[in-house]
Amino acid sequence: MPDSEKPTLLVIDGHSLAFRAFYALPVDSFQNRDGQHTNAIHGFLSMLILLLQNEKPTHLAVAFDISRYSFRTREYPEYKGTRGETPPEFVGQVPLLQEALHAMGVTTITKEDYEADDILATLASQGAADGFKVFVVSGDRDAFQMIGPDVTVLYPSARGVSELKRYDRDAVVERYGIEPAQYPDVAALVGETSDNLIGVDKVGEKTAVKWLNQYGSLDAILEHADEITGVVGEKLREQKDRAIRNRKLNRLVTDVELPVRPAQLVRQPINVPAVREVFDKLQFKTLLDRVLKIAAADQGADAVAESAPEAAGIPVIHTLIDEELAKWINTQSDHGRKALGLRVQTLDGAVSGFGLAAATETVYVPWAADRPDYTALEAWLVSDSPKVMTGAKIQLKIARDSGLDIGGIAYDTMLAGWLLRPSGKAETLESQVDYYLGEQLQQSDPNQLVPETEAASPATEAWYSLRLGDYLSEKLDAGSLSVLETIEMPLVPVLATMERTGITVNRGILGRLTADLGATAADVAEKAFAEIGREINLGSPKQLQEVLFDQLGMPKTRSNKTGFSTDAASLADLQDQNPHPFLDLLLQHRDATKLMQIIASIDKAVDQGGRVHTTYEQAGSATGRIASNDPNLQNVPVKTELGREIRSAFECGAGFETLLTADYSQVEMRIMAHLSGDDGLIEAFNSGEDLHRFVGARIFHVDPADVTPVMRTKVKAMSYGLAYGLSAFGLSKQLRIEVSEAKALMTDYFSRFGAVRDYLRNVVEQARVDGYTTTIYGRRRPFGDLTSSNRVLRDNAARQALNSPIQGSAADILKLAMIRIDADMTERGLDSRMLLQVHDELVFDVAAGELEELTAIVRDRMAGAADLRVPLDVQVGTGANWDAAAH
DNA sequence: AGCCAAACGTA
DNA sequence: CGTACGTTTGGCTG
Repeated sequence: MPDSEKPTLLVIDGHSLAFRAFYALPVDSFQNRDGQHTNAIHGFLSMLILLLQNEKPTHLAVAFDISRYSFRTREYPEYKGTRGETPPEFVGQVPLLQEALHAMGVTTITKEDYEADDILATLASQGAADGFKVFVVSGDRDAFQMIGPDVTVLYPSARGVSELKRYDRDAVVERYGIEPAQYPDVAALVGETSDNLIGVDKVGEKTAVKWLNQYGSLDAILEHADEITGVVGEKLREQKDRAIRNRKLNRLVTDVELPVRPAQLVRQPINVPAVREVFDKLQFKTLLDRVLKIAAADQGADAVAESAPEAAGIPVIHTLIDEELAKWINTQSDHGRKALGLRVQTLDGAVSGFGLAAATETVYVPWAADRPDYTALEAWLVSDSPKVMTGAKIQLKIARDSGLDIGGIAYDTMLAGWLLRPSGKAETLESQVDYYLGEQLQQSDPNQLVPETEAASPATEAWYSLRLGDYLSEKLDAGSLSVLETIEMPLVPVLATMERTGITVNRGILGRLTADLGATAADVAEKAFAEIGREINLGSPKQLQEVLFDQLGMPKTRSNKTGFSTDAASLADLQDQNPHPFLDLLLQHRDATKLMQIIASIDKAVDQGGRVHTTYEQAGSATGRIASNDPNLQNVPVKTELGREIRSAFECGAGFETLLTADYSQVEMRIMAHLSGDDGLIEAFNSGEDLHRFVGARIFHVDPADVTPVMRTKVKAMSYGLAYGLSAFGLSKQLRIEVSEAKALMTDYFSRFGAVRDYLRNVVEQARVDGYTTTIYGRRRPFGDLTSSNRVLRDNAARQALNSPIQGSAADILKLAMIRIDADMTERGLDSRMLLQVHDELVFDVAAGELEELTAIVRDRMAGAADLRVPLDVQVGTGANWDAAAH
């Protein structure tokens, strides 16, 4: 029978793969509402779903170990003895996994006294004999001994369980230089640490393989042990018992008595209601969708086998130029009305080609500058004709670097995916294809000089973007979709322009600062060493702990994972309780080195034109904020005098008149006033009185004029803390006052501004019901832990839920302002440019003669970005550098 | 080389 | 026992 007609048997080592998945996926990211960890289950099922789709097995089973003990541990009690306690987070995942497998109609097999690998070996051997094509999935290399003409082993890569490497006979020969049947001989000689099997000293894989190729088998090697010279030979003769023992233990049993034969393992139908129930309990929404898709496909295959539509395979890629390409674009985009997928291919930071995709056809267009063949393509690119991309900003930047602009970027699946799941790292095209579509996008592996698999064409990538766009649009609720269309998409080209523009940095100033700070740091360090009588690394918390708590016998501070904290707050506490000159010197040293660090990170990013270009991570935060990196220009110091000197190195560009900064004052408090509808707070913002003075007057029952600086400080700390879910304890700590006083302060605040308390309570309550929070514009952030049985998790989630609508709405508002300012500037043909965004602040290069007009635009657009129950106050300042432009 | 934890800069 | 980020360093692990 030809292979293609043989039934396919897939057998999996349940424990070993679940364990691999456990270590491959972050345990904290996978917890259901009961606090049960689910990462191993998720990883395993995700792998299984891929296998079902890719290998299409007709027969299937998962084998589990029944306990840590087997006939092997009876013979050799130390076997697998190095394995420590099972991690507590893994406990409980296996029974749940088995439950999920049963719902999916998957047979599980266990056998007293044997390991799962023995069951696999038995099934593989029987399967091959019974005319199956067999795939064995195992995380144990001993499985290689099963490999034969009809048996292939799928072995997880270091990266995780979703990537399985196929080991057939040729792959083993290529990787190890021996036949699969010889593999256990190698393992016996070398030993296996994870099984606590010690090999022959001095014998590694290279030596073992060499011997096997010379003598053929372990037995033959031992027979000829006398011929082997040198230290290795001696060791072999001395320790041959180890090898013999190891070989005995790693020989898999191929005749375990099992209750089933391979033919009985035919795949059972997926029990959809049971799957829904289990997956709901596990909170696996996306995996559920993928399983349901398989269930539907299975059913469809049975019901309409003869008329089944062709599987949604990757379309053939056309390579078109000139008129043909123009015609294709016109037809497929319906004369620019219909969205096409687009992917910019790059090579060494320049455009090297484009992938274009419609639903069933794709095109690849190689591109080189100064080739006039592609006018139709370039016209389409720059036009408003809608395009669906994944990670559009970086592609847009590179296109612009190559002299091409891209218009009509209508949909970015990376941003859509982020709006759907705003936590965690930003998604890539590859991860989205895997996660949402359950397929694998071939990527070139930069670590391999000769890639095993060829990377997908930009045309195929564009096609995936298009498909992802369809998929995600259906998944997104109306609010998120509106945020995508009205905020995030229009912002893409604005951010791209800002990044490409950069900001001028005066390296001379940075150099002088670093020199000064370096001298200070060295001086302070020397004095600090004199105080403690020895030299340590002041940057090492570990060594500091020794000095502070052992050598100097200071009282213990707040504890952390490595012992006791040495952070600035703890050191300040110590200085109070146990004054010592070393503490102050240490803090000064920290200050100086931290500033040097920040300067260095900025300085090394200055380009040849004297400008620094940050990269904005648009899909980087859980709340909707933009993050800045490489270098981070959103944490440039400002609070101390020395810090502001760093800011003064950021200057207005050559040929520009001045820098302009514009920031919102107290946006988050204003948003809280708006969202809570608190009359008192609204009045505070409408009165024109200083906010904290106004609030202080209400709380302390005095005239605004009689609010003392101390009172104002307390009020200010509390007001800001409220939006973060601050507790009385936290407030007392920050203000260094009694908890009782902090509590009283909060009680007084809420008695005057009760609607704020009601609002904050309500946000969390609503989030508990809905499972997510919402900003003014409809941006969502999901929360799972609000109902966790773990108090720490639950309280953390509550504070995040409380803060998210406030921080997120503020982010939305500034983003809208940026879009409108940019549009106004373009419309009026201004040469001034937007340079930086720092959460509630924007920085501009002002072109000659444009100050007045730009100021008006910025004020108008920022203040008018949202229509709240309180006005938005915008502060504007100008100056030759960022520090001078502050107000 | 790659990862984590600690520390600390900003809004 | 206050939210949201990014970067650097030390120290451990493979």
